[in-house]
Amino acid sequence: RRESAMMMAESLTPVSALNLNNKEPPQLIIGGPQNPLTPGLLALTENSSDSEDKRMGKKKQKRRRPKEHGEDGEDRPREHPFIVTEPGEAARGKKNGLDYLFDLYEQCGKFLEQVQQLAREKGEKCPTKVTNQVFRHAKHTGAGYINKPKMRHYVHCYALHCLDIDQSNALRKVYKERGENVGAWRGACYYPLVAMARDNGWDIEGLFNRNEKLRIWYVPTKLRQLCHVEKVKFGE
Amino acid sequence: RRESAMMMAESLTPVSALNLNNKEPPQLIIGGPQNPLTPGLLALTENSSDSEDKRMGKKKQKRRRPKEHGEDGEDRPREHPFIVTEPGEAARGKKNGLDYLFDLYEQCGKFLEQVQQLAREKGEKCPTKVTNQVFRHAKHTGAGYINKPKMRHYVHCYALHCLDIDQSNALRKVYKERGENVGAWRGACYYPLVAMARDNGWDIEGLFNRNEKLRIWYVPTKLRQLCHVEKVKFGE
DNA sequence: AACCCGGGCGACCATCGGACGCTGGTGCC
DNA sequence: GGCACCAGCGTCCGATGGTCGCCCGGGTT
Repeated sequence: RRESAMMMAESLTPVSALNLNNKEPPQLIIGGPQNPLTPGLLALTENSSDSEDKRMGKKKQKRRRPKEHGEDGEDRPREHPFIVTEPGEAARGKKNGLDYLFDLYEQCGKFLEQVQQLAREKGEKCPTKVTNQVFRHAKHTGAGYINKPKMRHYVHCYALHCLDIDQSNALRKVYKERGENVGAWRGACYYPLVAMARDNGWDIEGLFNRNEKLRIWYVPTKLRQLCHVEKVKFGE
Repeated sequence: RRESAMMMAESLTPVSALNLNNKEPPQLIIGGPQNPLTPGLLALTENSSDSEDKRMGKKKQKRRRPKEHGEDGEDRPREHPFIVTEPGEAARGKKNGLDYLFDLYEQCGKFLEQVQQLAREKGEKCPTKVTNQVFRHAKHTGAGYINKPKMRHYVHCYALHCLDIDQSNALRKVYKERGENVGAWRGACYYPLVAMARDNGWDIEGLFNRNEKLRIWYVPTKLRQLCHVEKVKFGE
């Protein structure tokens, strides 16, 4: 029975590491923690910053120089943070909504097409994905509000939006009503995707590539890893 | 009329820059120089080492440290140079034949498959091309005679072998009989490929990707550039 | 034995994909 | 106004794709 893929997500074993800033109601969060986590998955946590220097050969990054203020050129004020909004809903206050977030991905697609066109004209290597070059092009073309870390951060959210708009919309609605922050919503987006991957023989790469809009985005490491642990846990 | 693609190659405007160590008989070399070269193409020459620091932002490489001899581990003697051989012909003397060269490409394909299998089992990113990782794997698995610069150097020769075995064989035969060195044969391999690209709407990338064996190899920069100048010169 | 041609491949480089964690905007009290 | 939260994104990093040119093997004289 396949009425709501969201339902299916519940049959997955979620990983609490995903539940950043662990708020309480574990039962009700879609795809939220219900089982004890797979130990190996702790290392999966992106941005965890928890235990001491995690993996061998991965030293901590250096402290950044504090941005000598007023140095020279016109430093853009940072974008307003995202909040969880329902489809069509405008964000209140100094916030951006999720429709805007997804539109950024569409814009990147347009920028990629421009870069591809230019590459073809000049007989250069033609990128099939959104690469550094595309982000650079976007910035130089005036879309200074687009940047790599941000876009990469929410790729899987956009993936859900592309692959199952109904489920994506429903998830937004639930998280908005519950007053969850963006981080929580973002974390929840993983589970429906893992369920979809399972229904596709655990081939997320293929899931991405088969979708017109998604094809141009790299599969996020964490999503691939999540699919892998689920697959190992339950066999194919 | 399409009897011998080699014939078609003659209608292309060849680039003398390709004709490394310019020997004489321009008329008879398949795809050899007949017209004055396109000026812009001089910059195309791979390994040209001619004029002063060519492009901005591309500084000359540093001099290599002279390999402190007898440092430690078992330095492999370098492979015997390739000579132009006909299909099935064994190389005489301390040389390797072209059948062996092409076999190296097949071996790399096998190594790629092993790397892909391992990646899939570990849930890691799965390469579709012969990457550094594949060369590393080959080396560690005992195929120390495989290395990146060599394989990349002859990719287009292997491409011709894959895409038109008859023409490839014929070219080998001609160059062997004429006593040409490997460099000359290698240079000549470009032209039939450019002709094929033309017949495919100048899409070499697609030409590579459509072929089972070739798909895993990056299109060499020089080949892409050659196709580009030809296309611009004669319009699509 | 001496020479020199030519090509194998070690090593270099710009740039890439990827990620961390500081900074400061923002809403709440 | 002050504070605490949290997420935007500047910046770093190991590894990649790509190539140059040094060094020396090898045939010739």
